[in-house]
Amino acid sequence: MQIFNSMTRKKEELKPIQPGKVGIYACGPTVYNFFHIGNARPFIVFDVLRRYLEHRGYEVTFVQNFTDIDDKMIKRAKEDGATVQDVADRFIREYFVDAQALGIRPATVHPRATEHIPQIIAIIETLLKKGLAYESAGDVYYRVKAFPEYGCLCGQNLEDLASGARVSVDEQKEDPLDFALWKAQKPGEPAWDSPWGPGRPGWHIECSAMSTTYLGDTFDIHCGGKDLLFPHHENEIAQTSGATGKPYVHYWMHNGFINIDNEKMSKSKGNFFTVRDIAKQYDLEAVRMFMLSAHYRSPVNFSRDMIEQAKSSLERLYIAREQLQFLLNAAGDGEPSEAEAAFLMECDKARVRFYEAMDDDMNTADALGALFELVREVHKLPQKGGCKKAIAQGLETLTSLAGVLGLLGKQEDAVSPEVEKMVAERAEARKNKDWKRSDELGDGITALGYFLSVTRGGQKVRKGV
RNA sequence: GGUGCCAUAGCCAAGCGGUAAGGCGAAGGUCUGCAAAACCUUUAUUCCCCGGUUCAAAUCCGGGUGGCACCUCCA
Repeated sequence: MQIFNSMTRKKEELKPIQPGKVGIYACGPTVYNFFHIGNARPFIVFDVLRRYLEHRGYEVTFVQNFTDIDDKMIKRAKEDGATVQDVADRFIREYFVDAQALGIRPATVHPRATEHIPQIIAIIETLLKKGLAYESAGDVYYRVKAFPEYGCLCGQNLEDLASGARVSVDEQKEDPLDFALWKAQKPGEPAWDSPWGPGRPGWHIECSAMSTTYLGDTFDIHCGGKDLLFPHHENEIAQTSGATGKPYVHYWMHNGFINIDNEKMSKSKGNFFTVRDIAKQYDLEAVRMFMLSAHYRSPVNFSRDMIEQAKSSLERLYIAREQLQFLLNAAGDGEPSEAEAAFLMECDKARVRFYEAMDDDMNTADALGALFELVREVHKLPQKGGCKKAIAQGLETLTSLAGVLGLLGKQEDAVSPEVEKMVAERAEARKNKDWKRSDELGDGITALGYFLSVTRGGQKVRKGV
């Protein structure tokens, strides 16, 4: 598999440190609120990365952290009159609610920053010992100038960074570019004991501590949003490599942003959507579909219209699956017909094309194209006298490939007995050419969120996406 | 000022040297009591503009134009 490495800015063949195993660290949310649609993108696309690698036989250790201590956490706790930990516990729970609805699997490990204070302190101590950090009035800062490779990820040298810096000058720091590893406690803030007095960790150091705790000093893939490239990931490299003297990460992956009406989403612009809000109007699987319809590195524009489009195309996938299930139920034993043999070839072609797309830096848009070409083949299948073996194989191809994208997650909906009854009554009415009654029942069924279809195999009902 | 990214049909979006995937929408058709749904067909002689390289360019190079992002503890 080729992966675009932000460090080298090239596609590179993925060569895991240990054959057959891949370690991935993904920057997770700061749990001070419900997460928003922009947060959702990395969660979804890197969930797909993990699913795909597992699908291809890798054993994946996927680590995604929760940042449960920082300024925003403290602010939120004050507003709510709760402790920082209460806020964290609450929004971690809420994270899993939205994540599940988006088809995002729980990570192998979900470490919390506050549960790794000893590891954080250990790294800072090493950095101090090596002269890569200094203490200043209870704070500890990273000495950026002492790490020659600083800027290797973002491709900027120190001078350029300094000239463009909008960092406020802080007399505590030796250099404006230096960043906090440890912050001395301020009144009313939560704090942990440390060799430098009570305080809390800086943001960047958390990820260094958590990633290396679970994945080792050097691991395969680190991912996150493009905006984290600098300074967050740059700082992680400085901290971790600085402390260990080893390379930190082999492949850096960064997803592009989500814009709202071609503008950056931000609270100040008021174009800010939480996933929870969107869930009130849309099935979140459609949101996932939307995210995967473009390449993960390009920016995408979010709008109601885009979700509607994604919803319709998702529907098409479900209909194909349903058609295969319908054919499977009617199929018998025996050997595949000529048409089915051709269909099986198309299944193989779709799978190959799907893999090629995914191997090319996770081109989900192209992979989706392969899936839809398979969908068309499904509908070419004869309606009668199918062969169980062939249909089942087609169904397996469709669901397993869609499953790599985390799509088609919903099981076939059991139609409620109430609706079953209405369908039966409607069939009876139609037999008697009682069109009025038939229409009434039809409208009733539709109103309950079902689609009725009368042409193939008699009456069929299905639940809308 | 520094560093990058992008421009493909009404909309979304692949393709990145060999003659334009796919989805949504729209139009026509099949089916149907009429619809809806479903299925089928059609829907870019052309890829922002101008030059260049090449037998061959949406794809490479140069120059424009128009968008966007990072350099702020925003994914």
